[in-house]
Amino acid sequence: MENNEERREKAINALSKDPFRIVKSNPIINSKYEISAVQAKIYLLMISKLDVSKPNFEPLNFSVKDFERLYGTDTKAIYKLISTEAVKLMSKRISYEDEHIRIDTVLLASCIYHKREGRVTFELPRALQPFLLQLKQNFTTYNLENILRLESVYSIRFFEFCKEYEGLGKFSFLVEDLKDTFGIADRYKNYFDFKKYVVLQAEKELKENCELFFDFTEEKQGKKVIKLHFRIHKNRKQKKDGFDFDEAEVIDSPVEEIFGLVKNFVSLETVQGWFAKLPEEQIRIGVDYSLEQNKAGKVKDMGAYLQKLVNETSLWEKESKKQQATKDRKSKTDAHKKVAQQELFKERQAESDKNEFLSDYEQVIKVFSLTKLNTIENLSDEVMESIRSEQGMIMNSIALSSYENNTELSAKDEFFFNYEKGTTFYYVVNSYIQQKYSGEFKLVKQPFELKAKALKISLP
DNA sequence: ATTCTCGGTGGTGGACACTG
DNA sequence: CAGTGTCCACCACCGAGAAT
Repeated sequence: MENNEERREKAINALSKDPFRIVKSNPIINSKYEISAVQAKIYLLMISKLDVSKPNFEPLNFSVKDFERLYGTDTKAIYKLISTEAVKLMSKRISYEDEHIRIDTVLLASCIYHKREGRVTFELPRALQPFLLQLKQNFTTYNLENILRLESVYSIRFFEFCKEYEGLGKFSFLVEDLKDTFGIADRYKNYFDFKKYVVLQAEKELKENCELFFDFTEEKQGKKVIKLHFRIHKNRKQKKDGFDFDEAEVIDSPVEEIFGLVKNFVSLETVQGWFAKLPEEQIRIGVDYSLEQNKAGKVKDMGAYLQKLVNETSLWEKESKKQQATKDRKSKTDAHKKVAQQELFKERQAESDKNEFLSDYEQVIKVFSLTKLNTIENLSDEVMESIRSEQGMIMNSIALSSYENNTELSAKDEFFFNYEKGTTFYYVVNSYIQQKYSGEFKLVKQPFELKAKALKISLP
């Protein structure tokens, strides 16, 4: 007979491990900590590898390659990056307080570096366990992909807020509280700086990269901005499925976009004319420059000025030469990053497919078991008796020991109450049903076996 | 008078090139 | 290949003027 422990393990894994998914309790999202974007990404990669079904943290093993793929730089740099950033993470304090509890801990408990193996083992502090494992309520999940291309750590945190309050569609913060939560209470004494580098920056990055983004309004007390009200929006640019980085994601056509900027000065036909004969980049540079000059009050006839500047090749050449060197360097690393991320996601996608398949299979098993259970006359007596009679089976005794007698329920309801808890009892009962109706179960299992073979996994 | 806005500036750290 | 220098972008801050 198949090993029950193994079977339980696999089933739980199938249900709980989505390789892209970050699961965080809301208190940890709202708690105070200050961290850099690189550190946040390393940390979130760690969290995405957690098996959230386990009651305790287990050491998290990473190959340096995991990070290499993520960052797209060479191995040497990654070694240095991980060791320095992990050390910093170990000194980063995180604190949370509500009416019941106050917790102070660090983000990372230990980092063991296996020399010449290209392997790192991380351990998270125990105090964080209740916030990251076996979460039943008050938690937020999101896809790692959303935050990978965010440059600012505040963007990552804003995205988490958007996810947390997605259901409400909005959220608010006192400016001081927000700064406090980000661990920057003593910085940005100038409100506009905070707005510029924290809020507006995050607004921009989320809009460009995430499935959710926000806009916000300011609430003033006198002249002072004291509170910010955020509204959450679903992004039209959101990716459909998977992680196709190459797919073009254009909201407006370039013609519409440029026309939107200059519609007060020239006609749509004029803009279309530009696009027919000039490179897009030249048009953009000319328009940007003209708008700047106009804003500075240096232009008398904006229509004529636009025509002149957009058609001005030298302006474009000058500007593009200036930008080229920077662009080249940036695109080189960006391309490298992109390829690396694609690889990582492909790999994780395969892993996700497997888990989805196992999860489907688990669902079918449950339906099969429930259908059969409902046909058994004296359910409780028959099944419980059989579980009890299997002397020496560890799983059976665990199942029985966790069985809760509830005097308010009928025997049958009590049975289903314990079954639905999804603990060991659930797996033992399923196993009983599968044996009792082994002929039928074989037929149910058959179609899955083929696909399991293709995915190179064995069915529980 | 207070607070916001915005251009300007210095510090910092990463990427890259150069050198021994 | 490690160490050093240079460049550049970004961040945080500052101060003058605008707005209220």
